[in-house]
Amino acid sequence: MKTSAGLKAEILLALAHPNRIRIIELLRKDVMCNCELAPALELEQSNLSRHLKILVQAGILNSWKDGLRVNFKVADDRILKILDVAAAIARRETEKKPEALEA
Amino acid sequence: MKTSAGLKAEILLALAHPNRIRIIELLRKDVMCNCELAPALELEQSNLSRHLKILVQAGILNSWKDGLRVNFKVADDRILKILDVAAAIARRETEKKPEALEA
DNA sequence: ACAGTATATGAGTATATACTCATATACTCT
DNA sequence: AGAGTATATGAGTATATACTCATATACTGT
Repeated sequence: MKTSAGLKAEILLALAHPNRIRIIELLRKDVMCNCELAPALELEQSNLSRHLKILVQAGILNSWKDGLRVNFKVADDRILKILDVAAAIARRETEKKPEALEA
Repeated sequence: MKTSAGLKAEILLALAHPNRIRIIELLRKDVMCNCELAPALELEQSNLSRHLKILVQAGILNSWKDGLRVNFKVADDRILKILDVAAAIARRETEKKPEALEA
């Protein structure tokens, strides 16, 4: 059995990686395959493949075969909302910590 | 400089742990301190302290001293929305994979 | 100042993750 | 069947994370 917190953590952990977030942002509008994503993101094919697997297993992306290719799309628009909220919070944080504040 | 995806990932990574999610769920209604959270969650004080630090640094919780105690509250209600969406997606996923499906 | 309580942190360990290179698998077209 | 293309995976490595125990720090009340 898995706790409710554990299930939520699995989804969020799958989301919580810069490259996976970049993948999702690219898929915001278009359906794409590994072979199109790899050059766009400048990621190694095998590395990208593993990231995509993690996202699909978490239910964040849907995938289907089309001949040789495997296409991906965002499974649920609310995923994009999560990223927007994360961006808003990150923005507030960077305001609060003005990094190089002189003494 | 940090990428936009990197900043979002930091927030989500801070959220993406079962115990940290349990902390946030407990703080959904009440302001609490480490000393109240520890027994409620059955976490070691030092371990809890580190989780709380991660959440505060990410801007997910606010904290303030009150004598000996340090109190915590959720910094932004949209954090709770993120958890709700994660729960919804997790629910859909567990439906799709009926675990012990007979052959 | 002292005993007591709340929180933070150093050090060590076990485990998980991302990444790369090489190779295997799956499919297409001639 | 054979060459070519897209994706997946095994193995190795480097790094990050969560956790525990012990100890340090910060504050309270007598």
